[in-house]
Amino acid sequence: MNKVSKRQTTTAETKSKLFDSALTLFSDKSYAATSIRDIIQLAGVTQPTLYYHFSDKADLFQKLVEHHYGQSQQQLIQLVQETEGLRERLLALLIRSFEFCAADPRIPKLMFQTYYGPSIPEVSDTIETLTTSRFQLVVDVMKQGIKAGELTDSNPEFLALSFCCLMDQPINLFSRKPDPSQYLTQELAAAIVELFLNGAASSD
Amino acid sequence: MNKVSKRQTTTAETKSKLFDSALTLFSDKSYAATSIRDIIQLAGVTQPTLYYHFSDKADLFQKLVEHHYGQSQQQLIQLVQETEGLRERLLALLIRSFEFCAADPRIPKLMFQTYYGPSIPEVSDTIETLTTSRFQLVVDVMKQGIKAGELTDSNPEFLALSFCCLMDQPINLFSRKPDPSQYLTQELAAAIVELFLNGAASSD
DNA sequence: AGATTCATATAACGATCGTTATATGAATGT
DNA sequence: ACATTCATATAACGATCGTTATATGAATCT
Repeated sequence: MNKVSKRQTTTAETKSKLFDSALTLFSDKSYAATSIRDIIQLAGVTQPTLYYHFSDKADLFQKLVEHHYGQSQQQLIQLVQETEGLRERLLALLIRSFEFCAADPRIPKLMFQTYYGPSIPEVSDTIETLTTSRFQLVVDVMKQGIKAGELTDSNPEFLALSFCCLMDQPINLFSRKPDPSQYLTQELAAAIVELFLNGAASSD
Repeated sequence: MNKVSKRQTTTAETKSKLFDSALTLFSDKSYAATSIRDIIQLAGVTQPTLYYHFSDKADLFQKLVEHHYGQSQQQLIQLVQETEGLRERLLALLIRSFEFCAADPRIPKLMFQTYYGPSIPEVSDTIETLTTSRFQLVVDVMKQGIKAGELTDSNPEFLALSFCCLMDQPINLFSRKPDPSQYLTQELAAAIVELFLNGAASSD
């Protein structure tokens, strides 16, 4: 005997289809360039159905963002807790982020569209919070690296910014290509960590 | 005796005001979220005036992009030619790029809005060409650095990508703040070059 | 079995979008 | 002085936007 009724099941599927269509379109065309009609057409429903599940376009967007960001954010925090050593942590962060992208490139694409695109007043607070939270995670990793003597005693915010650049830009670049996992390999992750820690200059 | 008539002068001013308004709005709200009416209102003209000078919205956008990108691109190429040594070249590229941003943050903002935003079919070729050209400039610098023994003999595309990340992201981040020149200092440029060349790890 | 609620659809609203047919007045050429 | 061209404005077009009043049929409850 199923706990959920037939109605609840199909309803959840409708909502899921709307989320999926919105993710596809928002990540490809941005929030502003995607219309409600684009979304409902791809989901195979009508406009009042969307407005039954979400109060308006901004609400759909916000719930979409919170859904996907919350998940990956929590996993990254846990990943750092489970890992020891600066190099290991940075590598783990990179590989896990690459895996996220390979699993569904639409999510980083949405993230970048949202972050670089025009601010959407209704959700800019949510975005700000999530962005800051992830950055702070990397800052904390750097602070611990400095304390452990694994890093030069410089500005941890600068180090975090630098590492985030080296992590995010390749994800952003390759998430736009047909098969991101082809580029976002463990080898690339290792090369980025190596560059971040030891630089590109010849050692002699 | 002026070469240009009174009519030509005011006409040029009108066109310039349209460019300026478009730059302000496109860089802030993106192409999709900016309406023709926003632009003409800020410029203080009417819609047919815009359509007299530009064939349509995409044409205005393309001419705006070509105008600003062409300028800065050419200057960067010249800068590399005038400079010798890898470290000096990288530092010069960074400082000049920071100066561009400080002079008018709307231009990098437009660049990032355009690059990360939804593709605009009418101008995506133009963007692609300009982006590739600048990346290739950095790749060439890296190749010469490898040949001169200043860099480890690794993938020049990887090195160029890494350096572009470290150059572009701070510009992008700080061009959104009230006073970019406050952050985009020569000290930051030097710190980025140092990190790129020698890494963040402690030297012992 | 009948009443009710829930999830979806039909069809339309007013607002705004990009665009343009037409008019007007100033600068220019003769 | 007058005709013409050039740069701008008035006003409107059809299309699309986000949103919603209303209807309908299926699932649930009594």
